[in-house]
Amino acid sequence: MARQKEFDTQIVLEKAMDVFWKNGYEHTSMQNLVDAMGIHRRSIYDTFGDKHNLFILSLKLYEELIIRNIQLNILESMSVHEKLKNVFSVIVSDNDHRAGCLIVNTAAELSNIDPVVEKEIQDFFNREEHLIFNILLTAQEKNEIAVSTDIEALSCFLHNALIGIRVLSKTTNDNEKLNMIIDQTLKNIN
Amino acid sequence: MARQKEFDTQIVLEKAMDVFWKNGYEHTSMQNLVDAMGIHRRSIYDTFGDKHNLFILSLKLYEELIIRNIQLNILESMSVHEKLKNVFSVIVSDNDHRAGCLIVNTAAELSNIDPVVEKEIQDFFNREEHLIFNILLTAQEKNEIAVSTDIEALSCFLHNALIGIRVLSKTTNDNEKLNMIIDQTLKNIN
DNA sequence: CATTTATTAGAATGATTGTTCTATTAAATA
DNA sequence: TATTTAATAGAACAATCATTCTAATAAATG
Repeated sequence: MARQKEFDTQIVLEKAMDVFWKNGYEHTSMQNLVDAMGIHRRSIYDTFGDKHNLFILSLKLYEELIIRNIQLNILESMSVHEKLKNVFSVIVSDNDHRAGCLIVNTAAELSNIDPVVEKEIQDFFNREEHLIFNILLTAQEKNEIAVSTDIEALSCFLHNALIGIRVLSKTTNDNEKLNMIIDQTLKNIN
Repeated sequence: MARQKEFDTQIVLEKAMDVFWKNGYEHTSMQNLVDAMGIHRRSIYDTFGDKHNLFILSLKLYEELIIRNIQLNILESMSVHEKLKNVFSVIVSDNDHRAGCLIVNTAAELSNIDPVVEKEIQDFFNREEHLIFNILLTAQEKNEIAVSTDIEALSCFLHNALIGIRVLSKTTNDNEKLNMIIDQTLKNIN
């Protein structure tokens, strides 16, 4: 039998994800990735394929982390307002490094020139919007929100604000301002 | 005396701007720029400096075009709602090529790794937000908006939505959806 | 020990990067 | 015509890019 894998694929991938997150796709070189991941160049190609594939895997990992993080912060017992507030908070929470959000960064950098990225982003945005829609639907069923409310329009609207916040979190660390925006946005829930 | 400049600096710069707009900074090569601008490599360096400087000039040109475009679409005779609707429309209007907005693209790609870009983006976002603020202020003076309304919070909120729309316009060409978001956003003006 | 495979070391690949070079041509004025 | 500068042609630069190569080493099981 053969030797076993020594490095943890997931951990090494997370390190690649961090580099792409901070620097973007084009501004990240394989040398940057070799340095950050701490394994040999050859091992990267053997395990993850080429740079583009490694990026897609990093993006998918980031997406799952975001979704999981959101779901962990939403409890059935919470009010709609509380739930949505937490959704926004998850996004704003790690605003120290000013790297914004890998997904939105990628949408802006590559979605019009890379078909694989484009589909990945579109799928994720749909998922995220549905997640918000379901929160609103549950609230409507609980009579927290009027039945007359157009919750589809509302979920598009909320999701758009969520994307805007992710851009602003790259250009400012004025969290007070971000929270002001979030509060004004959530006033639309009634 | 010497020979006069033969190419129009502004027109050539606009061509560079288009390339950066479509492809982003890092994904644009000097060769791409040479091809698109139609002048010699040497002439580019003599006239605009290096790639980074050419990019900053392109970004500034784009910013001025946006501001001018917005101001052209706002008349004193219009209602607040009409004015703001037009501000959003200017952004969504050229959504055919799916290149989004050069400013927001740049914010997402470079604002955390390029100090010159960072300042340029921050300044522009402030300008744009003030532009919205002034529209609200005028409306408040005309009693279109209640004096009690926090128009500073409102302008931050509106600007955030405007940024979100610019990202979404890269990932979808569903203009009906974008308009739905705009309508929901503008319901906050009252 | 022999075999198999994981991993590494580190060079080499060929293409492309941004930038600068020499040399040439072209238009303007004195 | 002589001079000055704009612009071009096209090569050359050194650096870096993503990727692949040969070898060597290390750990696992038969």
